[in-house]
Amino acid sequence: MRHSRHDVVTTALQVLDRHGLVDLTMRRLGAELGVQPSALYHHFRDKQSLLAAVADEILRRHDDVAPVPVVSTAPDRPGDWAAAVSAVCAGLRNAMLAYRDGADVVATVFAFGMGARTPLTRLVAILRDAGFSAAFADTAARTLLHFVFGHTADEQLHLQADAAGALLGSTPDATPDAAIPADSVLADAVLADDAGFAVGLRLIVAGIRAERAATVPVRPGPCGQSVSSTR
Amino acid sequence: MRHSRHDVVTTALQVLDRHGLVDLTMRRLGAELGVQPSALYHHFRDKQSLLAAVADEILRRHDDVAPVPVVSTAPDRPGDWAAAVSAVCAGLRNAMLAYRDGADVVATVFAFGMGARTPLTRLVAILRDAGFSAAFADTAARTLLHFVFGHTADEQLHLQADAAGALLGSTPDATPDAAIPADSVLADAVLADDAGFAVGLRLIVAGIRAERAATVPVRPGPCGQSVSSTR
DNA sequence: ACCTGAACACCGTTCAAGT
DNA sequence: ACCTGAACACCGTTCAAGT
Repeated sequence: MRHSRHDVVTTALQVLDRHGLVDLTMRRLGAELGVQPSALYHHFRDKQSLLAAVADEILRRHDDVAPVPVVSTAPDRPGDWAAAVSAVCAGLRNAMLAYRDGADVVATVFAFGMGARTPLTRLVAILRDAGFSAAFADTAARTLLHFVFGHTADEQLHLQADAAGALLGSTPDATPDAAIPADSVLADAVLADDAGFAVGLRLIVAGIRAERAATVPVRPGPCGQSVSSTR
Repeated sequence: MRHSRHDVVTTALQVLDRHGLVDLTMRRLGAELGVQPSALYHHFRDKQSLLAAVADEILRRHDDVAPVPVVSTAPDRPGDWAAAVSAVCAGLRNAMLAYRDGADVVATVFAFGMGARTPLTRLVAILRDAGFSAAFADTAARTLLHFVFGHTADEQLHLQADAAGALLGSTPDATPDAAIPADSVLADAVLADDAGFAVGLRLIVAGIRAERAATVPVRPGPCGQSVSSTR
């Protein structure tokens, strides 16, 4: 049977989600498609290009099912940039959490500049619309992305470790040296770290807000209340 | 000739710095030592353990030549936590920048929890001493590390890309599609992004400070001046 | 304690040739 | 347009055996 480029991406996504990034191999993917590994090079120049397409598909699928709310940062509502930024970051995290090793794939592709750039452009646009300088918007956006990528990759690493530990069960020698969570705690540990993500994200957003307060006073109320009026 | 464990790490560091992480291979390292690849497994359980030792050596060497200033965050000087945090982060970045792909190596080893943990423990200690809760100190420290790792890895990626581009010279077909920096700009582009790092770091530090202002008022002066009194 | 030699089970990629 | 078959140049790791 013959396959289209999109077939390959779909199957790659399945292999990724079921077996992880280390098992997403050209040979394995070919076998899954019933095709020689060399056939994949008809659709993609190399493995990196394949992974770029996979990363873009991960983001596209999430945007289909849960499109980023168009928190209009129109000039008449300048205060919503924080909500818009948070929405983009949370959406990116959710998109990556939806597939095993998703953060690894998306972050790598992004770092090499081969795709997965919509989150960056969205963040930069929001911050520029909010009145930040182009240079600052760029560093702030990248700072946010470093956090989202790093945090989510950490989460998925621990999810995977916990899952492996759960499979090993209570074999005494499998985990000899360190503090092993008791079975009761383990069920909770398998969950992603939503709280940690929320705290870290709000921390960076607060830092961006402080930058504005430090350089562009924007006519603050008495005692600059706008700084801590998040809730 | 026979080699010690430390010899192996030293040679690994040379290979890393001269040829990059992708060329730091057990077979290559063995060849460089005049030894069969299998001999390395006498010193290290697997490649990951070798890389962990390399990461620790990268941090240790930098601590030898430029030890982190003991910005005493003693209870009598509670305001210096920001300086101490910045010093640790800048030191970590400098340590990683000193070796090709250093950020990649250290960040990976850290993520897998196999070493390179002194920056984390130092940051957590500073923040706890400054009066932050244990939970917040932990997320704040990890947020800082995600930034430092992400930013520095980006820097080294671009340094490498620029170096490769410089080697290619002005061959017209080598870089067909995108905006190529002119030769005059290229000299600057080869430099690391000190400014971007400083901005991003101060942004996060400001966010941590804002958290303190929001939850623990610490008797601020009129209009909470302490918030913007960094300089 | 440190190393060899040989093997095992893999990789990504290229390329002429087929349909 | 899509794929095969075979090859090239590699990987990490294990293990009996040597000194």
